[in-house]
Amino acid sequence: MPESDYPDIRGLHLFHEMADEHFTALMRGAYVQNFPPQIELITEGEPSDFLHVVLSGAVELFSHWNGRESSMAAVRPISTFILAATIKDAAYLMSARTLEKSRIALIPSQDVRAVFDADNDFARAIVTELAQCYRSVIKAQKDLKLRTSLERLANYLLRQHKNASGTEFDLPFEKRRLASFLGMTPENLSRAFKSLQPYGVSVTGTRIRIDDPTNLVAFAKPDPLIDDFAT
Amino acid sequence: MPESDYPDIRGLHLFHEMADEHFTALMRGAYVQNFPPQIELITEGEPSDFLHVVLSGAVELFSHWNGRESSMAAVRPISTFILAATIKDAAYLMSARTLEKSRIALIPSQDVRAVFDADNDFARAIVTELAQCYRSVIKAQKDLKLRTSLERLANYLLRQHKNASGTEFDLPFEKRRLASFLGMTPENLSRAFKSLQPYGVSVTGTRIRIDDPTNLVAFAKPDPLIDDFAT
DNA sequence: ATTTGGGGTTGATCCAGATCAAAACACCGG
DNA sequence: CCGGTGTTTTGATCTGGATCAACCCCAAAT
Repeated sequence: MPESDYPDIRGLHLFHEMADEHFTALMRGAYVQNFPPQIELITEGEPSDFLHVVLSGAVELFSHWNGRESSMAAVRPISTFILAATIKDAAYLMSARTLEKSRIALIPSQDVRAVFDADNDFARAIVTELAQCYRSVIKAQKDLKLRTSLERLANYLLRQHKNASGTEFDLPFEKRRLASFLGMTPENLSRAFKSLQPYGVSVTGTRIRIDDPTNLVAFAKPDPLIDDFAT
Repeated sequence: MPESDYPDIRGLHLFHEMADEHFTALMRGAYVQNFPPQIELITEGEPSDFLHVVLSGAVELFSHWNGRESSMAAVRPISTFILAATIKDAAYLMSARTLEKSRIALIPSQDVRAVFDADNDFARAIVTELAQCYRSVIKAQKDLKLRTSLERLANYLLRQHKNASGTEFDLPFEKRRLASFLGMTPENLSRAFKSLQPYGVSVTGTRIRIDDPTNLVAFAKPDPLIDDFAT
């Protein structure tokens, strides 16, 4: 792995506090690869050989059951995925594929576990990271169980809108994936966008404009305990 | 807190490996209380003052949004809940209430965080625990997104059946809660039980009998990546 | 320029599951 | 034993969202 990639990874909370020697030990065993879009990086059920770090591009986590498929989450730079499987030395619960051309660092799980045993700061960072992940999934589950698909879309748009800080923004991926991510069909998503027009949402291709957020907020009723990523 | 309760808590993976002095420090600050059924122990949105340990009885975790309520999980002895909020020093994402008369240990979150900083074995145990919790929620989410309510019920019954190791078992709580837990209405749950009769499921009050598991398995298609608690 | 294929939209229909209403039942406390 | 309260069940109806099918659009390939 080229040393030029070290700083990006070192910059992650997860790797920021650990001892230098441990970090370089991890990096020595790791390697970086460029993947084209639509490549399946890992498959659910397989043993977790590597901790993955998305350096650029984007990765989708998804799952299968009985012939059905569902998008679970999207991972954007710079962050890791399947940390829990790596730590527990257990099988992946989700598959992952690149959404775009992506640069990804692969750190052998064995090494991660070894350093986890040796480096207390790293162990602590993992706690923080896992707690964050856990709470994110709980929020996603509340979103799913307490809201209709229209409400989920409205809140999703508000979350994106907040990050974008402007009146317009682009959807970060195809609508069909967004649909699966939100737990609905593409057809239904299309209709849902139309249903949000009266609340000032206009859609042109992948570009979204929210004229009057207060109007949409009144409908969506966003809740920090579901929609705030930070808390 | 009476010393007679120490062993139960010490027996948990979470507290098993930590130094004696740290354990007793935690216990000194903790206290144990008996609660009647239907008491709201914590409310979502509040700061996490205590790590809770269910010593006996049962606790339901649930959430609200926009006037709706949903059961998220049930906690049975001996285990902890809201560990993530305690560690992150963040607000609870879920509320908790006793389902039955319950004996619960309350450990000040501040103490937990202090010991977390001081005791590396404790920090490691927390990692394992959080990874476990994270993976459980992911499984629950797959269950929700990939299965119909009937399939969720069928798989739930098979999971309970497995634990019970007999042809019959009792539902661990009221049907209305089970319904909410499975993401359906009580009426629908009642009908769902009937729909499973052809697969050898009979219900008498809270008692469930599964005549021929293979029959039900063929319908439910349980998957270790969703239904195995251990993995 | 034409074909080809994949996303996206639209309309028609269908179905799972919610809602509403009422009856049956269980579990109390007096 | 009786009324009272809450849960479960049943039936009727409604609706959110899925499915099916056709069509549009655009981009890449020939």
